[in-house]
Amino acid sequence: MRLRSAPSIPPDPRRPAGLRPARIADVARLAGVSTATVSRALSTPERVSAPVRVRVLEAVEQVGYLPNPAARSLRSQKSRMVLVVLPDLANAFFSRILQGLEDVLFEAGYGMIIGNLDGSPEKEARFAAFLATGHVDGAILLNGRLIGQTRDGQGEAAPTAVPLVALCEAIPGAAIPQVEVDNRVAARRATLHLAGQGRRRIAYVAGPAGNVLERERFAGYREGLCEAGLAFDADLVLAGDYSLEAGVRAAEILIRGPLTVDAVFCSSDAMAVGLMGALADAGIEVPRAVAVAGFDDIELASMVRPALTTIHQPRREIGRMGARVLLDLIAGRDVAHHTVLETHLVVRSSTG
Amino acid sequence: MRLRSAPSIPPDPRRPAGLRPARIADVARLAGVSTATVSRALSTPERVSAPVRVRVLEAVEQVGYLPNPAARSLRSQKSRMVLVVLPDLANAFFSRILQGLEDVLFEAGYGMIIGNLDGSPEKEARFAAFLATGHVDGAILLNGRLIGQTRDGQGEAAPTAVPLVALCEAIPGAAIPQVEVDNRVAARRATLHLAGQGRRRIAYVAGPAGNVLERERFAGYREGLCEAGLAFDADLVLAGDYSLEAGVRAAEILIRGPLTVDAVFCSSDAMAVGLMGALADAGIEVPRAVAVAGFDDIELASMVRPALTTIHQPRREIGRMGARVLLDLIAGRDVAHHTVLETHLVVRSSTG
DNA sequence: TGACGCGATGTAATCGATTACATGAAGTTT
DNA sequence: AAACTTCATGTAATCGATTACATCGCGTCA
Repeated sequence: MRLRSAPSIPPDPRRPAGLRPARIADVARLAGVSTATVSRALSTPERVSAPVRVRVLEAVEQVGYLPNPAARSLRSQKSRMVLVVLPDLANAFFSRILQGLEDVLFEAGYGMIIGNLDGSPEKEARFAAFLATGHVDGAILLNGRLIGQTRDGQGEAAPTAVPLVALCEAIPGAAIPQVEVDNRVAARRATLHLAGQGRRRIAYVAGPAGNVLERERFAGYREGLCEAGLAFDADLVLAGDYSLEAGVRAAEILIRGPLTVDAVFCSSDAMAVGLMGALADAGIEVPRAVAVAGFDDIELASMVRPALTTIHQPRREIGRMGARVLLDLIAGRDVAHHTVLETHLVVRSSTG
Repeated sequence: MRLRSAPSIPPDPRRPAGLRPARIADVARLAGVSTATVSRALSTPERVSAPVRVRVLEAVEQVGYLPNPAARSLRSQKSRMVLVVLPDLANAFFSRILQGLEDVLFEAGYGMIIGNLDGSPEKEARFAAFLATGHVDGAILLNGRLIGQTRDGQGEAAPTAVPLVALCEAIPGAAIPQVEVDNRVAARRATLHLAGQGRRRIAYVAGPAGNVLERERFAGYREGLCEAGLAFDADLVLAGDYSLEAGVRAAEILIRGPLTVDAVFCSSDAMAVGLMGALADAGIEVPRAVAVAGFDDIELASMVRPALTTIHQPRREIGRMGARVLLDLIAGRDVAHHTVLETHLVVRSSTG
């Protein structure tokens, strides 16, 4: 019989109500309960009685209450924000991954802050600070490196322990969960496909030297050659860095040089598209004279003519999975240290 | 002669220092000053004496102090965060704009939160709440609409007054600053270019009906025809929505139909690329049989073959300018209500 | 010399939520 | 019926910074 004294919360003398966002105290006053009860009614509804719950929710509705994220974050030491670190925002490869991340993060009530490294150490330092200050509850790394590791090279561990997850590219030596595809198997499959089309001199356009992805894809290329009974020829390996321009340069070498090839496996779609464009400009027909295959299946691959045969990476799913792993980590649940998603070969007209 | 009693700040009993991020009190204790002085030394260095300043900065360095953003934000009512609202994160058109925004926002110490609408009212509502709760200090709108306007259709003004800036697409009826290009002039120039190549039956693939950009670009197309002495023929206007698929559909109509055209002006590059791909598949040669021009100059435009003639929008610059306007607004400075950036025609091989 | 102003600094209120602890009522066990 | 739980709720501490206001010492001016 609620003889309980309703808490008397003094009205805010500062500004006329309505000209100022409602605070939790406004809701409490209107509902005739304490701020603690309002907080509980919103975050753990099962902990308050039904009549009080509806009174609170009505009051929330009436004054248009929205919790202040800074106050909530200060007290609870969680920000409901995730940082997504990527090397280059303009790179089309990342956009679908971002979409996948957003799908899951939004659903879970998390916001997404973009950390575009852009090759700048200042940016890296700032984003590292985001991790150290609790600005975000976790981070997704798409850059293949950790960020802002040690303070003074003393090998001292970072003072923060924000959960991190690496996508696409394993980070050597870092004990953080990874979500990626089996690059080696996929590259082998692409190479075998070219060989299966009767191609015998299959060139390879490489990624950046030393890169983890590059190592795997190159190994897959060699395995594919081997399995098809073709000899590996180091002359058929052309340097590259995954960029469109690298594909153009590779094409120039093929056009000029004494090399004869009947197929090119590019370790990224961007390079394949650059290469095909340069070949077309030189009057070399794809796939009649040279078959071309790529890796990634970015949107572009199906838009160019001839459309590009490539390895499909489930980028949106990589993003979704990465977000799920990160949320598990944040919630303290166990996670798989390594998640491998399936790729498949998409055959289009660039390989006849 | 500093006989001034150094404030005695009790040590934190909770956890051994070093296992916990440093707070402002740790710095104050080490430097032998009050927390107020530390705060001033960091935010308004000219307000503290030189010796104290260096002591504080040394202490900051020594304990690795980084201000807690939630606490700062709660007290100062600013978050140093900006929300960027866009309709579709995967759309390549936006990536360079994001880069431009990031360039300037980072420089000014602001972080960027991505609000991907994705056609979902829930997302829109959540992002609107970001504006209302002070989660962000301002927002960039790339979606051509305001978000989360009125609470109950009562016409009551939104309780928030966070600065907003619209990019690319003017928002009808909204009194917020705009940064865009002169779509009409650009479309006229593209149309005149096609006419100048001797093309007489120039089709137009439209954007979404009613869209502001579409109205301007269509008007520019008609002006261009008129100026070139060509009659406008409503049959040559094909429906579209800026998507690649719309370009494919337009191509199908041209291939099947009784229409004869010798040029197509697509009001977006994506449609132009879809159209060119479908024409190529049907054996229709571009530019010999049909010249094609687009609008936007997305990366794709120079990658396809034939490379696409198009209107270059300075997307990164649009982002930069938009961010500058928003920062001015946040700082309470006067801003231009309408900023128009220059476009130019990029002639490539799709128009011969 | 006294009043005043000013610069440097400390004290403590404040931002708005969450949550540990206290309290009182009702139910349950022995 | 005493003792103990449990549930619903209130009170007040707390998160970590910024900042209004107070204070102190010193120089300046009348």
